Amino acid sequence: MATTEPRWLDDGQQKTWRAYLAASQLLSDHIDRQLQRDAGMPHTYYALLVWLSESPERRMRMTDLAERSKITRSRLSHAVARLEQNGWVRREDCPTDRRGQMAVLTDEGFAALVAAAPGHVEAVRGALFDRLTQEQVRQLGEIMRIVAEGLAPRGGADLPWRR
Amino acid sequence: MATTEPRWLDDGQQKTWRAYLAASQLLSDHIDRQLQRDAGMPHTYYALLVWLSESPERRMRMTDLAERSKITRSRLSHAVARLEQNGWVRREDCPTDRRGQMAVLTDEGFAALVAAAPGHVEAVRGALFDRLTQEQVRQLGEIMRIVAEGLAPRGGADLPWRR
DNA sequence: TACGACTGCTTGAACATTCAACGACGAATG
DNA sequence: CATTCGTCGTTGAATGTTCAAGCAGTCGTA
Repeated sequence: MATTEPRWLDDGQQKTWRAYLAASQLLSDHIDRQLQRDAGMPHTYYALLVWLSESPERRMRMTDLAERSKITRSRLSHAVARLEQNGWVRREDCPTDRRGQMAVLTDEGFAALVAAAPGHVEAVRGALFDRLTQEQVRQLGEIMRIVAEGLAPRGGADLPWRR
Repeated sequence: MATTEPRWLDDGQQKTWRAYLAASQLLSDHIDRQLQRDAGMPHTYYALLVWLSESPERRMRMTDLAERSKITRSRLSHAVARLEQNGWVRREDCPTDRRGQMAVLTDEGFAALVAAAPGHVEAVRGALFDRLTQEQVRQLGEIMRIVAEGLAPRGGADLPWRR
């Protein structure tokens, strides 16, 4: 009987987990507040503009954009609706798939991005990179890549094998 | 004229930042979904129960709880209202400060926590600790402590000096 | 004690996110 | 071609979060 006792976190893991929770909470609040104040949008929305700006013709299929941003299609749909109201993004029908929509970064959107970028970078730097050694930046990158890969829907993350 | 060109992120920093964004987004979604499904509450709320459960007499002043959890008092107020409806937390007047309120973990709340804990730990482990070496766990802890300290309202984080 | 400034906590409205359900189209199968 | 199933993207309702404002109690100071 007895479902086996769960493997609790050891002391080091516990401390790391709590430090992570505190730091990530504080960091995302910090970044969000800065962007909201100086650019009138939360970081999630800013990130969408960045992805679009780097994409050929500054446009991307909704699903691709959602996947890159690691957000749900639903969330993206709402987000783009808002960005559209601000005139920063425009929707266009996809020429090759009649179900599809393209999110297109407008000139106004690009301008908003350009205006917001310096303050944003400064915030990220001040909170993160200015405080870490180069070696720590490397370590953090490595760790986060492992975590992200493990959770990516693609990678066949967990398991024996599904099905 | 010309405000000086912002110090952009170098390539390594850029990659680390994007990996961090992806990983933290995926991780918090993963954890939230697991808890929402199995315990009927988001992680933020779960964390509140944890703090209370570890506190003497399972109670804490609202402001202290907010500070520990790194959330705003407003957010805590709403959260406790919801936890109170679930019967997991109860409010009591603070005996020493008539403005104050204590959040008290009820027996039901404690039971909910006990029930949720194993699944939660398993989720955290599976997504994070099972994938990292001991050394990486140490590194991550160190890095996150630095970030958290830098952003703590206490530390007098930024600046010349206020006032 | 009276005053002003500050702290503790709450409130409601605006905004963002999740979740389940849906309509429309595409692709595979017979 | 007809069926069936999967994908694309959206919607609305429920839920959570932010922000600015507010009331009530406390503290410092004269």
